[in-house]
Amino acid sequence: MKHYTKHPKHFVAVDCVILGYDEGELCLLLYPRGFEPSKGAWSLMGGFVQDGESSDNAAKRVLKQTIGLEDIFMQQVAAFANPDRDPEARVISLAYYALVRMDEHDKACVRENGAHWWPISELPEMIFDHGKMVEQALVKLQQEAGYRLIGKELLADKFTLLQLRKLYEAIFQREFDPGNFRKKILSLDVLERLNEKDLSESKKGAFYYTCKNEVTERGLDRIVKV
Amino acid sequence: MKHYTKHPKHFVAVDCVILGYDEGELCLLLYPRGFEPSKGAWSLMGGFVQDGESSDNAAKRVLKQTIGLEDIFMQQVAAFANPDRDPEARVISLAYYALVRMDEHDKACVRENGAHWWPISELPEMIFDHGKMVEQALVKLQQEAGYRLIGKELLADKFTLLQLRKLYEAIFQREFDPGNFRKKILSLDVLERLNEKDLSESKKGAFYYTCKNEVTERGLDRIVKV
DNA sequence: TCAAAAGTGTTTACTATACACCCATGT
DNA sequence: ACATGGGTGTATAGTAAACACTTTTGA
Repeated sequence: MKHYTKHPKHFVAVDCVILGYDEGELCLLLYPRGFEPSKGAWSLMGGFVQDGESSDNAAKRVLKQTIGLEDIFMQQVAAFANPDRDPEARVISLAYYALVRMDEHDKACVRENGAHWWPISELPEMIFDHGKMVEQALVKLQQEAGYRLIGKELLADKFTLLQLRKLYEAIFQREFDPGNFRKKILSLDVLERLNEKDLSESKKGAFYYTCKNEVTERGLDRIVKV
Repeated sequence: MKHYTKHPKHFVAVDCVILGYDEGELCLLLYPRGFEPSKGAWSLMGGFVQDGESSDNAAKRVLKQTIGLEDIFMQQVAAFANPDRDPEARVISLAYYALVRMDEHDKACVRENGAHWWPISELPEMIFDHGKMVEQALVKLQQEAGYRLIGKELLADKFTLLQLRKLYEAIFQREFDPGNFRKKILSLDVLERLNEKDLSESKKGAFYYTCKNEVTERGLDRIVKV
């Protein structure tokens, strides 16, 4: 310890960019900050890293507390460590993003915090550097979705190719040709077709698919060209 | 301050993956740790984030101290925050990678620390999780080099296309077809040909090129297919 | 019968890759 | 003369993108 003690210690927080998907649009969960500074302003869900707790676990804990879900897809975005990013005290924050199914989360839990789902296209002003965190999280999500099929993280267990395509269109903010998208996705051989159709979107009915529950295949092929 | 004080504070460090290029191979600068724990074991250059100092600046400071260079290309890799990653005390570390020209750095400065350049293909065991930091830094470097021309960061101000190709071969650990590589790079229109030839590598002599000093163009085109 | 999505097939354009080939020149 | 890297051109293959067309069925 003797070699470390001359150095200062800092508060270390995690801030979670919690993303869901609903009605063709990505949504972000924000809540009105409950204490000063910036009390009442829109903020990411966050919490402080405790002793003996990894930042990954701190992020999981925050997620559990705010939406009541565990075993969620989650990834580190970056560290934000400007000394004056929080006007009240120096807090170094590690940003994470999480993908949750909006229908599965604990709504009571969310309501309790006064939290609100915002469509990604019309986000409000956020406190501190939370806006930047969201920006960088969305870039990371695109990178992830470009190399690995993001499906079961944001959709239901079974989904149609239309639903998957709309999700990708929301993530990449552009349209994909229905035929080409179908061929590309199916060529990856990571989906399994069920003997069940969704009749809500078309008269003909579209087959449901599920993700093959093999190892979450990585780097199999590019999905979206950059 | 009243809302924060109930939370613990932590040591926050930066660890720098300092990469250079020499004789067709990427090299990593390591030094024998000067204090316990793990005194004498090979370690990345690191330092603690001070009060009022951003982590970016802490990383710059470490770089200045260890190789005597400023204004170096540098990027955050990730936060490493397992509570027991450092057996002596809890230290949350932010990993950065830096690209330096090996001929330009202050050799006295480096020697003073007992530091040593290791070719990337034969790295020694490192302390703690430094090996993982290096791994992730190399992935980040590949991503960066795949979208943006990495040249002046690791080579001299002027370089031949052979030198640039060898650099890319070192970064991606695979060979590139000389003709195709040349065409691809020149099509990016980010290099300027000088009226000067390097005669050391071939009888015919190869033109030197420099990076056009426009805005460091981003996302112009993929350089390396993934 | 029409609209709307499902699903399949075809055509075109582009680009990565492989590789042939001439050039210049020191040894 | 020949070996070596410099530099250019071309042929092939694979893939992204555009789009035509057929299927199904409720309204």
